[in-house]
Amino acid sequence: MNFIEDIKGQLREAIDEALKTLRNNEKLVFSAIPDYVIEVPRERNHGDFAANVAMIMAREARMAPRKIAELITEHLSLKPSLVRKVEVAGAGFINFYLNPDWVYSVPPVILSMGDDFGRAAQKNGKKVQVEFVSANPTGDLHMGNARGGAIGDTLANILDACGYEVEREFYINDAGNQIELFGASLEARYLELLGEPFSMPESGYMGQDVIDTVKEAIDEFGDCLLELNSEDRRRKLTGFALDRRIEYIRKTLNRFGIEYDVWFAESTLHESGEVEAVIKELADKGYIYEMDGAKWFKSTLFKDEKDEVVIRNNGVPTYFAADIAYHRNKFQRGFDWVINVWGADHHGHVARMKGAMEALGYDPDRLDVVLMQLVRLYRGGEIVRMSKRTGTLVTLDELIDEVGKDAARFFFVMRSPDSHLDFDLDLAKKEGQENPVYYAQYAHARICSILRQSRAQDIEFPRVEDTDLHVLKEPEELELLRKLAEFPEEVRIAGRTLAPQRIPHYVLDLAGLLHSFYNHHRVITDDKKLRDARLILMQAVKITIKNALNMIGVNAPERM
RNA sequence: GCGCCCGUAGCUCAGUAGGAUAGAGCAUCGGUUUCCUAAACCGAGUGUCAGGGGUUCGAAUCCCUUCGGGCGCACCA
Repeated sequence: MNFIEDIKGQLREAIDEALKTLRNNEKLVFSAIPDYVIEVPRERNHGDFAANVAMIMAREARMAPRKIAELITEHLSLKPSLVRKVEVAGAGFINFYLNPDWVYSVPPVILSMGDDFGRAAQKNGKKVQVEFVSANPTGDLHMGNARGGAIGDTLANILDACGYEVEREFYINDAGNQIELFGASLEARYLELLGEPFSMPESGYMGQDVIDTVKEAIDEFGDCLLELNSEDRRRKLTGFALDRRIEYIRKTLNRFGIEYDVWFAESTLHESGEVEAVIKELADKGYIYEMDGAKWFKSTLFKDEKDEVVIRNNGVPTYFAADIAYHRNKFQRGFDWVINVWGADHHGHVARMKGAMEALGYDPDRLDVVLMQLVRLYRGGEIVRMSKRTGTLVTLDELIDEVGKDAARFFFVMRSPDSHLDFDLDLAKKEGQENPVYYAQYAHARICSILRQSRAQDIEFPRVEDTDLHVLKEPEELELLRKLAEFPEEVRIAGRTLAPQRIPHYVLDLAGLLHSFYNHHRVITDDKKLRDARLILMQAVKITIKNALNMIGVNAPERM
């Protein structure tokens, strides 16, 4: 149930009907009904909804916008139970003033939907895949991965609520140069720890984590890998280390509230021959040429800045080649929509990835890449430099230990992905009013407290159908009711625009209205009619806050 | 040099397919508790939406340009 969408639909239908009538009567000349907007005006005294259709039509109809608006208004047929008043205002807006009673239909719907409030009434039959984090298994999870995790998982929740069939996927980069280098580094450490002669590869993995992993490998294998040739030894060590790392990544992301449906290994694309096959297909279609012994994809045909190598002159395919095969594989699995969450440092990759899909015959608009800007950590007012070399890198595990999952997820999702994020560790830990996470959670805990209190006083929770909600007439109550009605529409917009930050913003708004209500009015009073109506209102707010918080992966505590 | 993203109140940021008088939180100052949790509420001030030009009935939003910040421009991923 989407109240706002429902009302907009009815208004649009009435306007479209009026326009058709006017055209038939030859009072208005136009070829097609334009793409106009029905929106909730910022100013309350501009009505509940406003349409800009008259201004948009003015040119073609060769008539003053206000005149058109008046003609439309005269020919509108709307149920008086829905619309109280229609006005022409400003430059030609049509303002709709709703019968205020409509808000009383909101709480019963919320109470009956419960956890499903905010979700689309039915599945839309479309499959969407969200791929996110996909961190290199050779290192720790850092703040970029953390933000990607929060954004990706929240987007998946939002799209699920919008009626999509959603799959979450992690792409494991377990092939290519970096894995070769990883294997060589592991081998060097293995030999070193066992007192054998070794040589560390140039720009190899020098971190303590590699040494720790090798120690575990020694516990597992002892020194018997010494008997193998180098290639087999590296393969053994790499396989062991990747298993460990992927398990670590899985566990950490679990702590962060994330569970994947699919873990997809890059190596399978090489083994299955898909990489080879997709390059051949591109070559057959004429999108591949050879230069300097390498094979190039003509990505400049698709608005890329330069062509891109897919097969090196040593015959080894590049990461890009594997990625083309990977994305083709996604579409072959039947996804209608494929979403990647990438760090902004990969933005140069977007055009050629979409180009490759287009070259293969897929509509590139079915691939969306959400680029997120970098995270800056602050502690004590100072930037925490993120450097592997100096060891000041903060891992996702440490972040969860320090500020908790709820605060971390809320902070990461609160900002638009394409905005730089300043993450204040001190603020995220504060149990005070400056911390927005607590503000929202506290609203939920407060309502739970009221409901507990009412039970303690043996007040029976009212039946919705026996309760007259029309006694809710205070401004704070009406504001709450209106805000509650917006939630499903907010989720829908967040999904359509891939804007997860809308949900934290919404829940903060709603929490603010709840706190304001709480400080002005009492729920538990001797006036049974009013008390019952307010109990139902509280229940509706509680459900909505919980659903919104859960959508971003944040708990809604019963007490604080 | 070329390309992408960003620039909105002292700070951190919203701003929904271009709409009406640009919003919120924090910080600052003042007030609220015999009452369901004061982790709350109420009140007060702040803007050349980086600058300039253009399109439009209308621009923070679209186009051009200048400045400032970030990131890309590998036979790395």
